[in-house]
Parts: sequence; structure tokens; C-alpha cells
Amino acid sequence: MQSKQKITRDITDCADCPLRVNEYFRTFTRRELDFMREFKVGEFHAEPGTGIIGERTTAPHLYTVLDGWAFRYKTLADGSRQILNFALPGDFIGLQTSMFGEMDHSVDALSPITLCVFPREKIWELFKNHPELAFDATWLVAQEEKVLGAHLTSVGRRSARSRIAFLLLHLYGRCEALDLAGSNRMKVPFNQQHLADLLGLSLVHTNKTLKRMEASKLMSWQKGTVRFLDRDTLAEIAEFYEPASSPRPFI
Amino acid sequence: MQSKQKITRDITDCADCPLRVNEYFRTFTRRELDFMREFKVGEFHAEPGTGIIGERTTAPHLYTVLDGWAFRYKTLADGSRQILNFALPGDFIGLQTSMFGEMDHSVDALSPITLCVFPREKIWELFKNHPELAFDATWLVAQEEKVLGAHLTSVGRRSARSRIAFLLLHLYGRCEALDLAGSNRMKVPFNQQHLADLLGLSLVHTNKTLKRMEASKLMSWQKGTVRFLDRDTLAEIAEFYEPASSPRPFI
DNA sequence: CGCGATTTTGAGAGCCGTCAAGATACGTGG
DNA sequence: CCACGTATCTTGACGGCTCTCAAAATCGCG
Repeated sequence: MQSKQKITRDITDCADCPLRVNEYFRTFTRRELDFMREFKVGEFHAEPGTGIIGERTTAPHLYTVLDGWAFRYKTLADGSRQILNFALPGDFIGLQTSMFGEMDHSVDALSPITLCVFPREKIWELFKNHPELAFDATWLVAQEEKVLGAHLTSVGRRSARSRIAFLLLHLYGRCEALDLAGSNRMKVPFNQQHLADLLGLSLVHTNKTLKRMEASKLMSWQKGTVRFLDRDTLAEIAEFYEPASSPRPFI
Repeated sequence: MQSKQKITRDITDCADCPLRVNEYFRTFTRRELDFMREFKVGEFHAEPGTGIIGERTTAPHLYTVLDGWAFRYKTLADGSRQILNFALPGDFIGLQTSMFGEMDHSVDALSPITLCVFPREKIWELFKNHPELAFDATWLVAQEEKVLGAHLTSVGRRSARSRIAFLLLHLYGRCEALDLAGSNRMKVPFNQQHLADLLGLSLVHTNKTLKRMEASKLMSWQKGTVRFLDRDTLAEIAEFYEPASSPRPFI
């Protein structure tokens, strides 16, 4: 499960962090930058399908996604899987181990992914000496909670069609902010099974609904690229409201 | 909507906080206690059914539940409602306003409820001067995220029967820790409509499933009291695993 | 005792799940 | 450049879990 993973010390300096060139993220002070450079102990690369952290395990590390996609999920006894959310660049992974000692879900790489690695025990130092970063950490967790609430609402109360529309619009918003999408086009590394497992649907029904949405010229999904053909109607179907974007912190 | 609310200054001193007698919560240092007494600006009482914070609104206050139940929910255009979670004593309400400026869900009182009131703008002081409390705040948000993930998994992948079993066992665990339940009995302030709205089910189907579970002697629910008649089987149906309880912080 | 809220029950429909199988895409080796 | 195996996507048939509609029964409370 961890065969294709490797931690490397051949890392990008936080000062040259490729994420920071994006105005989506807030800027660091010099002092914060110095701390982060010390906090970061390495980088971690994983290929699609490999596990990053396992449910009910503990890990000595925390991660920030530097590049690529991952997904967080829970597995039930009958083998079915509920995907909780996708993790994109800037997202934090594994804070649960710092808070509760172990994860209550797993995280796998969805695309080739690069993670910044931080030692778990130093999280306390962050809280103690860098209240701004501590605030950011809380912000990130709260953001994650918000997204889970949105997904819960989708799965609990929306139709298959509406769930799909909502999720794709949601992802488009996130990707757009990261310059990973634009002009109503978005490259996605997941397949229909992932989509079904996130939306609480079966693969077959997901596929049929998707086909119907393509037939009605709402969207298309080919070769890993999603195109929005009628975003207004999709937003209406999904009851999706563009969230006001505030400058996003990250760690 | 806010008719039955009132903020009173006739408050319980944090030093005499009734929650702290419970060993479930971690203890405060003297310094933390002093801060909390100053941080807390009042108490707030609400009757069942009244709104505490509304979706898409901002509030100048943060709250901790001191006594009673509340519930967090989202409303869709067709009037349907998705309850995200219940809030019990010790739970934090309204941190989203501090993080994002406004709430993405509403919070209503479920039972008569008393809340400790904190001014939103002083949250920063907490982060700056009391890293332990900041850590606790993050802990609480992470805990909330964890619960939402569990509910999402229920709604996405479990049968009606299993969802009900899981939720009741989950609530029993929380109530037991607060000395609000024991001996397989738990008083609950919600009705079947609330249950349905949390589980992503219709009222009718929730009722029928509940009746069937009572008929098979798994549990009973009468006059606001839930009794577990066969907790082992319920746990099996729900795939519910007793979470390892770590000392819980609160603010 | 009466009225609104909540719970129950029945009937029928439909969205979505499961099963099965074929089609297509993709990477690998010959 | 083609053969082939695997992963992914599609489609059809059928069943069932859950939904909606409707109405009756019960509870709660003034």
C-alpha cells in the first residue's frame, strides 16, 4: 500500500513555495516563513491509488498538499466506501492525528501528489509561538467542516442530478481559485466511481445521470476534462451559490 | 424568531462552571480561568424552536452551550431541511462567523437552552495569549468535522435502520459522557421529524423503521426517552465502534 | 374538552440499487 | 503497429428501499 511512496529531502524551499504566488493565499511574514522552513522536514510523493494515511492509524506526520489531488474516505464492512472530500493544493491532511491520536478516515492519492511533511509533535510549537498560524490552522479545519456540511446536505436532501451539479460547481470554484480551472473547463483526476462514492450513489446510477445531463447539454466529461455548457442552469439545479471568497490561509 | 431570547447578566461565574465538575472536560489553569471570566460577557437563554443564529447572517457573538440542546441545519429552496448535528453542553456555536464573516447554516434551540456568550472580536486575543485555549478551539472544530464525516457516511452508505442505530448510539455516547444518559436510557428533546432531517430520510419512513426496530426489541422510544434493549445488535447493525474517549477540552 | 403537534398506518409510485454484459479506453509486451 | 488484459464506462432489465400522498390515531396542553 505504501510501495510507491517516498520521502525526499530534495525539497522546495518555503520561500519559493509555488502556492504563494497565487493571490488566493495570504502572505507570510518573514518570521512565519522562517518558522515554516524549519517546521517542514521534507516532501512526500505518492502515485495515484496509494495510501497516505490509513483509518485507525496514527502517523508521526502532518501534511499540506503542495501539488495534486488526494481524497479522504471511510470504508464500511461490506466494502462500500464513502468519500468525505477531495484534498487540493493548500489543504491540510492529518491534523486529526495531532488532535485525537489517530485518524477516523483514510487518505489516498488521487493523482500524482506532492505533500509537504511536518512533524506532528511540533504542532504545539506552532500554537505557542505563532498565533496567526494557529488561527490559520483553525480556519482550515473550519473550512473543511463547512464543506462536509455542504456534502452532507447534498447527500441527505438532493437528487442525483442535483448532487452532481453541486459537486462539480463546488470543485470548479476551488480549482478556479487555484488556477487549475477556467473558461468553464476543469481537469479532474477522479473517475465515476469516486464521484459515486462521494455522492452516496451507485456507480451505475451516477453514470446514467451523467449521461442524461450531457444529453441535455448541461455539461460534458471527456478524457478527464469537465466542461460546463450551461452553468446558470446547473447552479439552479444545484441550488449552488457562489461563496464569497476571502483570502485563504494555509500552512 | 428571536422573540423568546434574552441575554442576561445574571450569569454563572466560570469558576463555578457546572460543566467543569464533569471529569469529561479538562481542567483550566488559574490563568485560563481568569481569561475566560473576562471573555464571557453574558448568558443567553432560548426556548425550543427559537433561532440562535441564522444562515447567511453574521453575529457579534460566539457561544458555548452551557445547558440544553441545539441543532445546526441548512434549509433548501423547497423547504426541506438537513440537520448537520446536534449541539450539546460544551459544544461551541458560531465560530464560523469569526472565521468567515457569516454562518453557512442556522442554529436553533431544540430544548430550553443556556449559552455562554463571548464577543467575537476577542477570539483573536484568545489565540494570541492563550495557545492552550486556541488548541482547544481547534480541537473542538476538528471534533465537529469528525462527527459530520460520520453522519455523511451514514447518510451516504447506510440503510435507514442502520442510520438510526448509528445516530442513537452516537448520541448515547455523547450524553453518557455528560452524565445525561446511563443504564441504556437517554432523554432526548427531538422528535421524529428532527431525526428524519438529520438522517436524510422522510418522516414516514423514519417512523416505520423505528416501529420495526421496536418490534424486533432492539430499542424503544417513548415520551422523549430512548431505551436500548439490545445494544450489541444495534452496534452491529450500525457498525458502530465505541470511540476511545480522550479528555475533552472546551471553551 | 378541544385543538394543534406529533405519531402511525396504508397505498401506490419512483428514484435509485443490483445484477449482468457489452463497449471503450489504455497501458504493456510482442 | 498490433494483440491482449485490465480498468473504466455504458446500457438494459428488474427489484426494492424510500418517497409522497392521505388520513386516522394519539399526545400535549390550556
